[in-house]
Order: sequence, then structure tokens, then C-alpha cells
Amino acid sequence: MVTKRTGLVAALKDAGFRMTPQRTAICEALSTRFDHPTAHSLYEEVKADYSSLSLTTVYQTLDTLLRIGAITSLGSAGDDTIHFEVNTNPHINLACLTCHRICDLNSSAIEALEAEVQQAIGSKVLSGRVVYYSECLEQSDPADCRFNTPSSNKKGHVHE
Amino acid sequence: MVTKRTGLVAALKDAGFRMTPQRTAICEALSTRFDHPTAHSLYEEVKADYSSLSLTTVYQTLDTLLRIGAITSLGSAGDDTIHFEVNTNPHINLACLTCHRICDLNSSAIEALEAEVQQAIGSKVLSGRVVYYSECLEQSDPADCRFNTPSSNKKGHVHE
DNA sequence: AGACTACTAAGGAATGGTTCCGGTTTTTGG
DNA sequence: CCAAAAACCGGAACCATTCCTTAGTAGTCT
Repeated sequence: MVTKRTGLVAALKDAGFRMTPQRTAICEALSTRFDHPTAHSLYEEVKADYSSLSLTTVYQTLDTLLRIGAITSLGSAGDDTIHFEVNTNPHINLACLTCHRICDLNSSAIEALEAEVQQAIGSKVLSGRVVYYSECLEQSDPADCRFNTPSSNKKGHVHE
Repeated sequence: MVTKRTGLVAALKDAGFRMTPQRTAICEALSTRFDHPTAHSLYEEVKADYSSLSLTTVYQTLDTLLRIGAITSLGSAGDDTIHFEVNTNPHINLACLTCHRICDLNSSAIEALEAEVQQAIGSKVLSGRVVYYSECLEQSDPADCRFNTPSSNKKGHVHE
């Protein structure tokens, strides 16, 4: 379902960036996760093995990866924090506004959509974001997130 | 090109919310703008005619409109502020990461895309966000924003 | 291998969009 | 017109993200 991932480390190297243990660890954490992590969740994960890690370093590495197009940003899932996408194959994202998780959804229409964008603006699309918001089952296991049973709204947030 | 807009004021009333001069003014500002305004830009615009207006009221009104589905949120356009969408007809948004403007793009593929989402999660899609990022001409008039001439990257921001 | 240089990490402070709080005013239904 | 509920307002608070400065390190060239 989810397509294979070419190495983020290799992408950084190819783009001429230096490799550091921190970057390597962040890239590896990214490439082994399929839950659209936030900067903070990556920080927590990598910090476990690399206690001196700075949150700033995580942000800076994510920024670098964004700029070379190795990852994309999905924005928030109702939690006002940025979720990142490592799967750069065109697909739809489904975000739950209650549990703040994001699932990938394969799409056959998305290719046509991107073709329209390419034609409209030329060949320089930097990144795209296709996210639909709903309410899922709020299962404890993200794998169970299937968006079948909506629940009621929480209190006021403009969200993002 | 851009489809007509049903009244936001009417939508609020129908949903059982009280009408105030502030809300009316904010709704009217929203419905006469096609540039995907931010909370702050709406605040500035409405404040001109309503000097006691509070930014909090703008946020609260936007939140209310979001919750009844009368508008949607597009997230940032590289400026770390939330842009709102008043055109609720399915379409693609093109955001320029340099000038931070967002243009609508009609799409024939988007219907199929939304159908896929509906089928995947049932009928309870709360909102969607289809945004592609690029660099436009940086024309002073938003109407000239046609995304034809990409320019080089600015310095580091993770953006949103 | 050694040294140089530009790039990178760290961490603490700053930023700024958005939200919260409480007190006051306004709208709406009866 | 009154009372209750809803909405407004200003300022303070929040917190994800960014900035700044110093120290450390990867890559390069000899």
C-alpha cells in the first residue's frame, strides 16, 4: 500500500548537505515511521538515543528536507502543530480532527489532479497538500483509524 | 470562474447563531473578498468601519463559520498565518510561497477525488484542503498571480 | 594525517499568531 | 421591556516555531 522510500540520507548527501549523527538519526526515524510525525514527536523519539539533541536541530533538519523536496508538510490535524509526510507518492491524506492522526489513502484521481496543476502553473510545483478532515473511531491503535464513526465537535478552536 | 456565494449571514442565522453588527460586517467582508484572507487582514478591513472591533471577535466568528462549514481553512501560504476559503465549491488552491497569495483553480478531477474520500470514510467529511505550493510572478496585483515564473528559495523556515 | 573553513548543533531567549479569561454589553424570546 | 444566554472586548497567556550566539564537527585540500 505505502510505497517504498528512497533514503532521506542519500537525498541530503546528493543535495550537497553534510551528514551528522543527528541528521542521520532524524532521517532514520522519519523513514521508519508511517504516522506523519510532528517535530516534537521526532524530537522525543530521537532524543531517546541521542540525549543532547536539540529541538532546533529537528526543525532545521525538517526544513532542509522540505526544501529539497524529500518530505512535505501537511499542516495541522486540528492540534495546531505541523505534521510531516514522508511518502512523497501522490495520495490523499485523511486527518482526524479528534485524535489528530493522519492516514494515507491511495487515489486514482490524484494523478489527473496533479496534471491539472502542472499544466496551470508550469513544471515548478514545490509541494502539494491534499488533506480531508473528519472524525475517526478514536482507536488507540492508529492502524484502526478508519474514519467510520464520527463523533461530536469539541469546543472552539479555529484550528489551522 | 468563481462560483456565487450563498450568504454567510444567512448560514449563521440558520444555524441558530445570533447576529451582531460585528458578525455581519465580518461576513460581508468575507463574502466580497476573493483573496483568501487571514484573520488579521479581515480585522484590519472591518476595523476601518467598526473601530471598536476586537481581533478576538474575528477569530471567534471565523471559528463559528468553520464549524458550520460555511468557510474552510487552507492553512498557511508560507507566511505562518491561516488563510480562509470562502468558496466552498470543490477546487484546487495554488499558493505562492513567496508572495503568500492563494489562487483558485477550477478542476475537473477534484470531483472524482472527493468521491474517493467519501467512499473511503463514509459521508462525514468535515472539510478538505487541496493546496499546491509554488512560486508566482510576485506581481503587485493578485489578479496577475499566474505562477509562471518561479524564483529562488528564501532562507530557512519550516513553514506550515 | 593535519589544518582550515564553512556548515552544523545546542540551548536559551524571542517572536507572534492564536487562544483564554473575566467583566461588560448586546441580542433574542417571552 | 426583562431576564438569560450569547457575544464582545482588551489584555494576558500559550506554545509551536524561529532567532541568535557560541562551540563543535564534517568535508576538503595538502
